[in-house]
Parts: sequence; C-alpha cells; structure tokens
Amino acid sequence: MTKPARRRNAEATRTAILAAARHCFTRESYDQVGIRDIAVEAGVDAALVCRYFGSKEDLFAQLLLRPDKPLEMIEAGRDGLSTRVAEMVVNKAGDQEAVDDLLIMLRSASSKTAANLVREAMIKRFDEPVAQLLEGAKPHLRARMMGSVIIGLIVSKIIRGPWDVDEPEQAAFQQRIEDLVRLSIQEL
Amino acid sequence: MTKPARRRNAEATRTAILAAARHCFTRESYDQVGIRDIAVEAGVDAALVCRYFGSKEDLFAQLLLRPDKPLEMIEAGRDGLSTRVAEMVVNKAGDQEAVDDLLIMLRSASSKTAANLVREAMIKRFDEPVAQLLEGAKPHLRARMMGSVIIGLIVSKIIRGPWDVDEPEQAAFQQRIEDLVRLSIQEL
DNA sequence: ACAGTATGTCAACCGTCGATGACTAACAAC
DNA sequence: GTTGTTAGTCATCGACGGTTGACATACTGT
Repeated sequence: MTKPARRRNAEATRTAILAAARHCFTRESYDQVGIRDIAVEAGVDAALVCRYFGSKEDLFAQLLLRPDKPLEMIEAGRDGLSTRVAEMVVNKAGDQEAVDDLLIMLRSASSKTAANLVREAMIKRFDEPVAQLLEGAKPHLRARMMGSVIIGLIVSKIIRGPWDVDEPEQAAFQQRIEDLVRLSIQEL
Repeated sequence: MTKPARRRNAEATRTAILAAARHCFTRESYDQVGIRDIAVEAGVDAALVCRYFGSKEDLFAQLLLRPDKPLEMIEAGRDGLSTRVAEMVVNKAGDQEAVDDLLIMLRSASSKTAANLVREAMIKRFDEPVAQLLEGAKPHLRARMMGSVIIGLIVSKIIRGPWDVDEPEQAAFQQRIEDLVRLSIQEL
C-alpha cells in the first residue's frame, strides 16, 4: 500500500543518516541543510532522522563531538606538525577527514544555533590538543593563532575556490604556508 | 486608524534601511537576518524594504558592492600596511568600518544565495586593490594570502570571541600578527 | 480646496522547515 | 500461526520567511 518498505536495519540506517548528514554539512551550512535533504541522501524518510537523533541540533552536535579523539593531523605529534598542516591545506596529502571536520565547523560557524557547538568542538578537538603539544609560554594563545591561520586558508577556499597556483611555484607556495603556520606557534 | 503614520521622507527611509541592514548583517548571517528584523530596526514596515530594494538579495548586494572605493586600510597605501592591519584586528585603532565590511562578508560566506556576492565583493574590494599595491611577482596570489590571514583572525573572533591577551603580552601579540601579515605578502 | 502622486501600512499568499503522532509492515519468540 | 516489538512511512501541524497587492495617509502643485 504505502511504499516498497525499506530493509529493516536500525544500525545501518543510523550510520547511513550520520554519513549523509556529514556529507551535507561539509557542503552547506547548518541553516541550509534541511532534515529532508539528509533523509533523501540517506535514502530514508525524514521522520526517521528526528526519531533517531531527536532534533537537527542534536544530530549536528553528535556529528561534531562524537569523535572524542582530536583531529588526526594533531594526534601525530609535534614533529612535522607545520608540514602536515601545510600539506593538508594544499590538498597534497592525507587526513582529508580532518579537513572535512574543520569545513563542517567553519561552514556553520555563524549559524545562531550551531555557533555554540562549533565553538565547543573547535576548542575541544583543536585548540586544547594543539596547546598540549606546544612547549613554552602561552600555549593556548599560540594554539589559537595557529587555528586562525588554518581557518583563514580554509575559509578563503570556501569563498574563492581552490588556490590556482601553477606547478613552478607549488613548492614555494607550500613552503610559505608552512612558514606561516610555524610562525603562528612560535613563542612570543 | 491604522498607525501613527511615519514621517514621510523617502531618502531618509532609504538610508535608515541601509544602516539597519548593515547593522543586522554584521551580527548575523544572510540566512538569519529577516527582512522583518531589518524593518523593525529601521522603524519601518517590512514591505518597504522590498519596495525600495526589490529583494533581500538585492539589498545585500547593494550593501556589499555600493561603496566602489576599496577598504580604507588598503587605500592608505603600501607603507605601514601590515601595521594598520594588525592594529585593526587587535581593535586598537581606526577603520572599524572596514572590519565591519569584512565581517558582513565572512558571516554570510556560506549562504548559498550570498556566496556569489561575497566572492565578488571580496575580490573587487580587497584582493584587487591589495594586489595593485604589491610589487614583484604573483601579486594576486600574495594578496589572497594576506586576505587569508585576515580572514582567519576575524573568523576566529567570530567563533571564539575576542582574543583575551593580557597587557604584558599585548605588544608582542600585535607584533606577531604584523609579522604574519608581512610574511603573507612577501615574494615567494 | 482639490486632484494627483509619493510614501507608508496592513493583511495575506505561498512555500519551506522542524517536529509529531497515527498508522503499516517486517521480524523474532513462542 | 499468533503475538508483540521494532523499524519505517505518511500526513499534518504550527511557525516563519520573502514577497505582493490593496488600501490609507501625507505632501505638492494649481
């Protein structure tokens, strides 16, 4: 009568919704992603999203705060941190997942309901882990400055698209970013 | 019958709406500011906003692109550019209007309808003027890198609130920002 | 004073969105 | 097979947002 009826599997549906939500929120801001959008991408009725996660806000929160571990590029330790960050932003190498996590936060940074969650996630998953890695005075301030540099690079990409830098300068460009990151966490 | 009836003055109303819109958009993103919000703040009926500016999108566009002149801190020339930017971000000194302009752009950067306008405004009012100020190779790339640093600082403030750096480090902090800006526009 | 227009107000339309509750169908246990 | 529970669907509610058109009022010229 109603519909072909979806395969019944709670766990799979749950993760499908989470994956779909993640995908949506990396492309659009909290306000612009509708519960129905997520549902369609997950191949699920919209009502299920609310059923499983309570509300859109709860879903977003779970997406941001569930992974208790810090971002991978930080977890790898202090050595070569600047290099990893530079590679990540220039998109040469690994840990695209970390970029997505930051993208989700930044896209929704100025949504009234998402703002608090974003701040919390940013502090817990980025600033504090980085601060713990740093030696010397004022680690929190320096961690935040490094965050600021990364944020700038990613938001610039959001606004203006990829950095179209041609091959000859590629290396120098990446080196410049690495220097910026390194400078941002130097002791004052 | 209807209402006390507002003073009839088209030009004043127009600018009142623009000012109110500006104020609203510096605090919230394009999606979150309603035409009714702007109207209330301007002391005007919501219908007038559409009447005068056609649509919310047109109003936003006019707000971003009307001032054909570049941001003040750029207009002042190449000398002391890094210093001015650092002062501006740390909020010590002048040209708060420029910060607001950037704030408006960044707040609404990931709104689908506003995105194109923001990109356009960013390029026309920031990148190109800065690129014209720079000597040497790849001025556009370097201008964009400087933009990226500034964006990071402002967005970080949006997300996390003001940089609470206590007096002793204040000078060193500002110097660090100045160095970051200077490094970002150095030749590769 | 009168007519005409510029300005402002009100009410409503239409679409979208998040959320809810009633219903239906699959699966498991017995 | 019967029964009870879980998973999924549907229709709908209430709120809100942008926009529009009909109406009311203030100003201007004659």
